[in-house]
Amino acid sequence: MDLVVKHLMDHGIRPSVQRVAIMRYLMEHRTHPTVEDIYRDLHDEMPTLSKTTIYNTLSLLGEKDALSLLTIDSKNIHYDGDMSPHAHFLCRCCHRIFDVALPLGLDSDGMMPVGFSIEHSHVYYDGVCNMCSGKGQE
Amino acid sequence: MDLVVKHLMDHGIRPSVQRVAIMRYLMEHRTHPTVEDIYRDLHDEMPTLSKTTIYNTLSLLGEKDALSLLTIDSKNIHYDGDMSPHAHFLCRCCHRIFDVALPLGLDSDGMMPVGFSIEHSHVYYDGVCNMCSGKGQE
DNA sequence: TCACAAATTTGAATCCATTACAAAATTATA
DNA sequence: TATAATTTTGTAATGGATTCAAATTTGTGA
Repeated sequence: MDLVVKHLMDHGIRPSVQRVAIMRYLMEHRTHPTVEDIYRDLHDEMPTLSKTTIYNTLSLLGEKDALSLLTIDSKNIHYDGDMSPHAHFLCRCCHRIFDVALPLGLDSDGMMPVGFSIEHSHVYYDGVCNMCSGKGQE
Repeated sequence: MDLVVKHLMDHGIRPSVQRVAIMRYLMEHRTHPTVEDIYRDLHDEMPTLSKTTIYNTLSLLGEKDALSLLTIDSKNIHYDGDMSPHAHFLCRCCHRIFDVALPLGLDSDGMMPVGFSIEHSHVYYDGVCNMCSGKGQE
């Protein structure tokens, strides 16, 4: 079975054409897109796709933990289809968001006060990326 | 000299009446307020204070690293006048934001790819707080 | 103290991401 | 095939954030 369809069904989501297209986009593009990005890029292959559907779908996928919301950028919500543990870096020059390794020792169960239960955790950095600093490879 | 005035001047910000009032509010209220919160609460003592001034001031304070922007909540930007290192926890029930200890081992300089420089880092959790879970003290 | 320049504040208008909503289309069920 | 349930769609509305120019306040020098 298609990996994207399986991913949706594993999270209790009925795999409509639109939902599969949006989830596939997220899984194949590791760019942490916004709603606008998704709409623009999917418009060619699905001219009738509406923004409301994208909002609805991303909201549903988020509730079911099939994707993760990145609030790293105060201007727009970004979405990430990769649920494996990793941190994010936002470049203040080019505004791209990069995946970076999680710092070690982040298992912080012991640090939380009694009665607090963590459902999701996010580690965000901002600064300047290797391309904007001119110090990166290439 | 007043601590708030000193804080502003230490960050190269001229301490106008409005700026001092807003910075003082942030330093005295550890509630991570939004623009709306600040406006509502300062309105009594400063009826002429405009929202634009609050936006301008928070933007200036942010640029000068005199406060920190919390993007933990996708609905609104929250502001924090406490620049000491700590993490944040957003309760999905009551939507309050709590200060929590930073996990150990978060010094992640070694983890970043060559050419990436970190200017700010944030650790965000969400889940259920002690009051909403009914398992807290009191 | 006064006049002028610079900085700051203000409110109205605007922008734009997100949400609400109800009709239309699609899919599931009997 | 008929009916119900689900999903999609476009339009309208919402509301946080920004723009902008006028008004006010503050700083500077004579």
